Amino acid sequence: GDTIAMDALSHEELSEEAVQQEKEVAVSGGTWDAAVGGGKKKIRRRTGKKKVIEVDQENELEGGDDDENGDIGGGCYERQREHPFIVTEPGEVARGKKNGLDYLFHLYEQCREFLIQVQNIAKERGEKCPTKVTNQVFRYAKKAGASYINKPKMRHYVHCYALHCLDGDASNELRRAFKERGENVGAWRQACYKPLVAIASHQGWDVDAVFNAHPRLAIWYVPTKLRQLCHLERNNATASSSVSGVANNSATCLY
Amino acid sequence: GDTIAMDALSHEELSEEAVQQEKEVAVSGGTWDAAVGGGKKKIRRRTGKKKVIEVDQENELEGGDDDENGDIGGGCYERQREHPFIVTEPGEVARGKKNGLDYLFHLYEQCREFLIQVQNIAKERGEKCPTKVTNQVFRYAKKAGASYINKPKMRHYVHCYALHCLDGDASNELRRAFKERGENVGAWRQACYKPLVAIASHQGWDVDAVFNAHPRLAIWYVPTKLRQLCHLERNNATASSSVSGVANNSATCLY
DNA sequence: AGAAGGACCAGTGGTCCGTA
DNA sequence: AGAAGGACCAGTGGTCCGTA
Repeated sequence: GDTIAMDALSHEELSEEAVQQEKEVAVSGGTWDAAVGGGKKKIRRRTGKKKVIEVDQENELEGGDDDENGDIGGGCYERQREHPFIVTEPGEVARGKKNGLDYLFHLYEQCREFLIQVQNIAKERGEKCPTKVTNQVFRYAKKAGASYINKPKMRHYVHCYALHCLDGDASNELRRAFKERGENVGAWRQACYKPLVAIASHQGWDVDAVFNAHPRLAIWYVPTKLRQLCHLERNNATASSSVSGVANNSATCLY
Repeated sequence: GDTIAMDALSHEELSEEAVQQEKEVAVSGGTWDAAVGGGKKKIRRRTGKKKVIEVDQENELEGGDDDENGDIGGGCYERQREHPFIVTEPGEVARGKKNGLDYLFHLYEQCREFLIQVQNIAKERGEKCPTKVTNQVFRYAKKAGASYINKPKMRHYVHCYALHCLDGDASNELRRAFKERGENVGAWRQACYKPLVAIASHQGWDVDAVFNAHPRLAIWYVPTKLRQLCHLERNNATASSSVSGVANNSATCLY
């Protein structure tokens, strides 16, 4: 059997807010034999200001009978959204109702751990074994209590995580620069494309190869927009080098 | 641009019937620039006994506007099915309204060529590039005129092709034995599982690794049943070796 | 009966857009 | 305004079962 390392609590080091008021998920009795069904997990959930709820819940990590995902335990709280991200420097803890970028990147590491769990279960059972973070993995993460992980969010920032993996220094510099300039997360996110396209250009414009060469990145699908930017920039580079020596920046508008 | 090598005519060497009366597909002007749309292809189609039809058709290989796939050219013939396979020895041409196993395996090679075409187009356009024979490839094959290729058929016999790739000698012997015994295709197909499970057992029971190690096989999804048989046989082997030295054949019934 | 393949279906990758 | 994520949708892998 495998032990599920539920590290949702590591929020602590990454976001002040996260641990003060938000979805702190602890799983007691975290061992769980993949080959057997059943078992129990206990979810402690603190929402809103002070409410602390304890619920016993059937272990549903293996999928199957799933009832509505409304209030757990019959209480009545609005489902809280995650606090929005702000641009933070490396090591900086976000203050107020915000999450920092170290926390964002930590979510990608968590997904990787959930994928590894799903892979181990699949191997154990002789089933198809995913190589990427799929819907199945997001579903597993949710059932494991990591309700703060969801597909749209993770897909939205994949290329930011890619830069973090492939060129930590460049990623850190970009964060400092955008924080200093007081830019919002959206602007920082946009800015992450350009250095990635430059990296791809040095690898024959093959973004897939760039992703696959890095073990932590290989499990993520290449985002459509990054793929398109690399394609456009490649054509651009080919055209400008074959026509004249003058720089051709017509694709720059896309960033 | 790439040249589509349309080798549907190579039926000739593989099946007497196939070339006498059946879907002989010739593409004139087979060059086609992947980067551009449009263009024309000409399909010459001989169906039934003697009818020969010529039709001009918009090139639809790139997908897009697809009208109904009924009669081409407005004629009225029942859509002929492929002749059923019979167990043939290596090199043997099937007689009568039958297709032989060399022809079956040839279809897998054709699918590989269609996949390569699809991959080249995707790379050219900077789109996601399939590594396996996907729905997209089957659609492409159909539009290229290879209407005798379809997904259910190809998936049905994948493991037979796998044996052919991985152990040609064993595959050939099996064909000779089953032909001699007068067995039908279904029986031969069933018999192909066992030697494959034996091969997997020598590779740590990892069928996926076995498929991926062979370049022509790696493009095919591992069939569910083969995966299950390997899993069962692995558990079986583990159980019998850990309990006693006596052979445990309780999974044999699955073959 | 044995076999070929149209067509269906549950669950996927992808992301929009109603929400806060 | 900027951002998080429920929920939708087109096209997938998988194969059943009405057909010949």
